[in-house]
Amino acid sequence: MTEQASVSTQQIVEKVWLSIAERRLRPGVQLKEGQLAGIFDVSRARIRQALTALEREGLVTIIPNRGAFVCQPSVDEARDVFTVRRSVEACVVERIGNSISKADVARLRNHVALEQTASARDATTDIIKLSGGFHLLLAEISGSDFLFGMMRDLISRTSLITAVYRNTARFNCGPDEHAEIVEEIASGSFKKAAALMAHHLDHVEAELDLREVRDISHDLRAALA
Amino acid sequence: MTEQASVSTQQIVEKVWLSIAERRLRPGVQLKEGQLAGIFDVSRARIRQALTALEREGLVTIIPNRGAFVCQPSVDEARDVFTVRRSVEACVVERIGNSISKADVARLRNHVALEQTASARDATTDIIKLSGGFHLLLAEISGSDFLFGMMRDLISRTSLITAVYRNTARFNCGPDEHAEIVEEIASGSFKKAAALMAHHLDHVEAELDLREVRDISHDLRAALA
DNA sequence: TTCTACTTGATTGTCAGCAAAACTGAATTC
DNA sequence: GAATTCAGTTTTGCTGACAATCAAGTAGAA
Repeated sequence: MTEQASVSTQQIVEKVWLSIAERRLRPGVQLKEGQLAGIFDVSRARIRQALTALEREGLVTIIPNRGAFVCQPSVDEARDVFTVRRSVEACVVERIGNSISKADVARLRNHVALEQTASARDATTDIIKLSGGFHLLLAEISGSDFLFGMMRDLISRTSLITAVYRNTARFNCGPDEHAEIVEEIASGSFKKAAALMAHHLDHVEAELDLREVRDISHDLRAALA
Repeated sequence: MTEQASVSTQQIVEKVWLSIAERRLRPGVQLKEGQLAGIFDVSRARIRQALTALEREGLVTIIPNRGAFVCQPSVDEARDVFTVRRSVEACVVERIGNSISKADVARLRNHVALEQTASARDATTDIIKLSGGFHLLLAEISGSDFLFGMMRDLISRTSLITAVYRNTARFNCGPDEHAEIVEEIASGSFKKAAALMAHHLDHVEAELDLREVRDISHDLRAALA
């Protein structure tokens, strides 16, 4: 009972992802295996797994014999991510139109409610998790493992892009637009839901700032604490 | 000199990928780590790396504590892959329109030539590699690492889908349609190139037998119920 | 026979230690 | 003064061994 199981790979991935999304880990910072192993108190092998997972999601670049570094997405790549996201999310909404249950609508409404409370409380960490989670929930409801995995990657990448390029203090993936989308889905207007989704993504992209990347924080331990 | 370097992870990935694409490894087959380690004469750690890479590309499913199995994509997922591919490839062609050099056109023409000779010789292995390689080359020329990685995944998934669902004997991602696309790009007609690409992908998808249910066991179970 | 519990064989998951590669900084040379 | 060489240190990459887990096959009782 006092013996606690060690941290899972997924937990490490989420923790690092959150640190990146909250800008505590800046692009270019090296994520040293030994250091992370010490912080999470696990073996380097598990850290290595987590780092490869983060590489898959586009958050980290692994250079052979050099190490893992937080990615520094270019402006062009940021645009590409949004372009592809618009397509994939449209596909998701379309697939949802084929088969959606009352329970699914309830889950969506519940999720949006969570987002609204988090937004009201200015709980930054929750806001970041939940706003990505909304899009991921849509992908899950679509029933396609492929689209789900796709969205998972795209959301991670978007989180990084937002962390790097947003200039407004507040997060812009607001719960209000999510709520509108859910209501259109609930009423069966999937075409309109898709249009709202496209507009929502446009809105998020439009609020990005395209200035140069700022300096780098080397305080890995403090960022993850 | 007699000392030969061990097989790289990438080589293992490619070898397994090819075996799946050539239908020598059927969906559902378990890829045991020890077995593969013996075949390639490397440690299990490297096999594990290769398997996680194959999982990322959608060719393999890893079930914790169970092992890695060749994926069995559903008809719906196959359709999703093609839908997303059409969007991403359109994005690629558009990005190519921004910056393409004479050297790039030469590379494309050269690649198509290789495809044509392979096709004439009925060199199945080369045909599979090269037909995917054409689309990958386009992504590379687009200059976007993100689109390149995206296409890499989508091509792998398409290879698996083709291996499972194609009914014609010959491979349908023919060099002729590739040649037409290259010529449109060479002449600067990127809109037309994008249209040809869309048509090309429609053509590839149309030659798949996406009606039939390939899950034998599922059919058997349903029949006996 | 049929169901359950157990044993066994095989496979995956994890770890600590070693080898190889890359960075750092000072001394050396032009 | 600038570039280069060369140990010393740090970090990554890899291997083999051990522990945990699962599937299948076996024996025993109802």
